[in-house]
Amino acid sequence: MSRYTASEIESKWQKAWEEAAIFEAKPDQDKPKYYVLEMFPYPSGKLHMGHVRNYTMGDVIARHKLATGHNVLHPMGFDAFGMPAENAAMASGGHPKDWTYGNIDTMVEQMKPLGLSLDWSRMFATCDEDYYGQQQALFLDFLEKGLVYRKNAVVNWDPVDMTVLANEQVENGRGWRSGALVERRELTQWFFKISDYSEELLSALDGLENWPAKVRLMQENWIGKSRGLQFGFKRTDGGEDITVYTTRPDTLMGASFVGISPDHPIAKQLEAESAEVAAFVAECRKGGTTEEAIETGEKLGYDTGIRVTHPLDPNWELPVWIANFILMDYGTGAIFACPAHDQRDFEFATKYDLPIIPVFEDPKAEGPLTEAYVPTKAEKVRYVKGFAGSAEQTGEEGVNTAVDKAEAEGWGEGVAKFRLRDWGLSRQRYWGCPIPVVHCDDCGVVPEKKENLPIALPYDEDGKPIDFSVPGNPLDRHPSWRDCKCPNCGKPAKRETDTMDTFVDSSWYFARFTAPKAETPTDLDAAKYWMNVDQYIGGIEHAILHLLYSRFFARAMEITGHLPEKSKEPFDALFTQGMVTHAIFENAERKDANGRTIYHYPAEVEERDGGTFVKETGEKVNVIPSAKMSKSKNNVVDPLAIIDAFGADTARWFVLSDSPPERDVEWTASGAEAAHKHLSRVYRIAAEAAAATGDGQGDDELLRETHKAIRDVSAGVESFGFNASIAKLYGFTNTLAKSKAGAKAKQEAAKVLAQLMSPMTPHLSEAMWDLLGGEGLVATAPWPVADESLLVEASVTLPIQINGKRRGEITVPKDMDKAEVEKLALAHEAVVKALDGGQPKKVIVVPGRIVNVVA
RNA sequence: GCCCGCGUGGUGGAAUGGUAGACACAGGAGACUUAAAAUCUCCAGGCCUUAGUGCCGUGCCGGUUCGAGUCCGGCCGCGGGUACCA
Repeated sequence: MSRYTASEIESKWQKAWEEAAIFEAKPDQDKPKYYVLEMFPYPSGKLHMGHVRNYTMGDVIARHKLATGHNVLHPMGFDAFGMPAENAAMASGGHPKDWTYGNIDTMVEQMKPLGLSLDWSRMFATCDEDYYGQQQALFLDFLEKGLVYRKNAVVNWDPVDMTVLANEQVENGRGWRSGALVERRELTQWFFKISDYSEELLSALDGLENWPAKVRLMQENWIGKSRGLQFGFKRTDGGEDITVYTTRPDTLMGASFVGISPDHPIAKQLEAESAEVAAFVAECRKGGTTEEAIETGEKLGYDTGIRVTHPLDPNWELPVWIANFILMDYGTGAIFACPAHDQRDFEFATKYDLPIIPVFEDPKAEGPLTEAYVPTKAEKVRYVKGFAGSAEQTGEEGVNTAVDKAEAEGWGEGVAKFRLRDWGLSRQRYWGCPIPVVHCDDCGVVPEKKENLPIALPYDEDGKPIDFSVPGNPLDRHPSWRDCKCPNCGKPAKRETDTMDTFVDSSWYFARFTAPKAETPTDLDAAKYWMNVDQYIGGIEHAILHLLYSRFFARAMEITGHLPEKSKEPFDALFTQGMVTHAIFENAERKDANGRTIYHYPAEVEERDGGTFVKETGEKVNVIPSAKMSKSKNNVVDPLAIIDAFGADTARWFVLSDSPPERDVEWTASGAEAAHKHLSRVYRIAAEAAAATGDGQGDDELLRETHKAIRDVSAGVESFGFNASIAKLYGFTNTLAKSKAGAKAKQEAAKVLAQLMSPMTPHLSEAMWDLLGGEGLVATAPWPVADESLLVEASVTLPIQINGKRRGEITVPKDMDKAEVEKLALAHEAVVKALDGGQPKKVIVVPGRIVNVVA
């Protein structure tokens, strides 16, 4: 009998699929279309287990849909712009383009053996001139519709390297290469007007029923709609009013001071006038630009000397402070602080000795405040300085009362604000899509003409490869690329040297897949046929930015005529898989030459003497469990080793089994071998069934078990319960192995087993199908349907509980009525004993489930 | 800091508010074999000098319920996001 040899089977059937071209997607009006998409990878050059898990899940869906009669689009590409390529060029020479395309070749080579049902003919990379040229065309169309504009924004600035840093390049407030303290600096940059769509992006979330609730909630919080009061504080020096926005106007009588952002116009004016203010503002601008850095950094304040009057009491003066934790981007960049009811204001007031005036009290509590009292808006509190007398109100009611009063008296108005800021897309980098505009001394900022697209990245500089060892953006110092003619007046002009955020690249690739070679960004007919993405699969780490930006882009593309109306929400269903995690191994004894932590690969370390050590040097290693697999942390497991040893089906089976798809999975090497053993066993069982002859017993029972397996495995596949499907397949395999049924019955059951396994282990299933005389390819054979009449059970076993604890069980006919079941239960030995002749207080009978006797 | 998620045996995990630990990994015992590998069968949450089907048990504390891993409140721990990583 032939043995299971994965390498032979897998190459044989991959070739068969390719020859039959069954995964090439062509529009077909006679079949329902199904577009399944996994988030495309960054071409790091190394396929890791997270990729394998992600693509295998998508492949299970795609293959199941193919078998259930759908016309499936299942494409793959690469999110190929971005900093790692430039970092690599800086670290070890070479060119980002060569590095990236080399990695893409490597990754395609690593992916092909997995046997994914991908339409490779549609593959592209976002760094293809063809792709980013179309992206430039989109940019120009957006510009024309007013969806793009320029304004100032802050970036992380490294004063030693004289370059902009990404947040990840800022470590503890210092530049990762230079070690210099990072500053916030303002540059003029391009922005997408995503904030115009705040309300729509928020309300449309309700329609995304097949998205995880947690992703919708995360986006809702991110968009951050709030209702509040906007009003002006009058300056005692006669200057222009300071407009503030507050979500808690009910605390206005507890106001202690007015705070403005260091980037507020008043602060900027003072900065120009006073060296002291300039020094303070400069201090505020030290540190990174991330929300986290600003929130967790030390709270700093500076009393400007400006005084304002309280809107409800002209004799009440409040000081105006510049505070480093106030963001210019949110609200009006100015607040009033009520330290009694805001923890941050409380700390600030305590530090700078400002008054703390309670507005309301906890109806249940007493004593002076030692920290801010911050009840939720739904909680009832007793107002002592509110707007509705001393009534007990919820915060919500208090806010409404305050807004009503302000509007009635005409000194303020209720407004809605959003946390969502416009999307800054400018990056001061080389390896990205050039922003297709020209700066002309006479005409200003001029869009490139579409016929001049693509504005391609220059590969050389004066005939030599671009030098990435010099700090700064190579495009900035590339005269022959930078110098151009104004598309408007024809005079000498200069190109924009900023490139686009890589999130732009990934915000429309799903649309490009529907017509990857079109000479416009999309082909509307193809988009109408294939869109929307029926099932999108990717990591939860993309829950906010990528998915929100794509939703915005789909709307912008609809407005500019590149997508149909129905594609405003481009992803009908979303599934967020968990991450594949793995322990990190940190060298505990030394750092690298730049003082940074050294991370070791799993293969480089060993466990001994109760510790973990580097094999070669014997250095001690700190083990940090369950961290996201990340290239920079060197905790990436190589799936190719498993494929080499056991074959792709084993790797696929293994990543789907055990862990539920939405949960993180900690990678451990053990288990892959066991998966392989199981697949070998399945192959052997199929081979035995194929060779079997004669009659047996229990054909009907095997048939019933087969149909149960069809029902349960199908349900698992349809609901992303792949681990549940696999558990059922184990069970069904055991049943088949032990069955005494006749040859014909066993062969039919084994064929069903091959079909049910085919989305997960497609090669093995083809081999089994072939062995058992199945017609054609199992990949295209119609998916089996469970016969309901075979699934009905005649009797059911009910547990009997006494006071909620299991004390026995009874087996009764499935349809026995409740009274009859109760009678039987009360006659049960354990119940009789427990009642000891008395009457039960209560008997609960849940048909088909349980009986609980309360004694 | 803020937002989101997760926490069940030695391990991965199962369980529409209804028998906690399905299915598997690692482990143990046995069968087959000259032997090994492979394969097959069985055992397996913890506790106890009472081995009962007894008590305890789903991160911790409390609540709702006839009944809570599941729902609610409060903690603790871990992970993700935090707008220039992708």
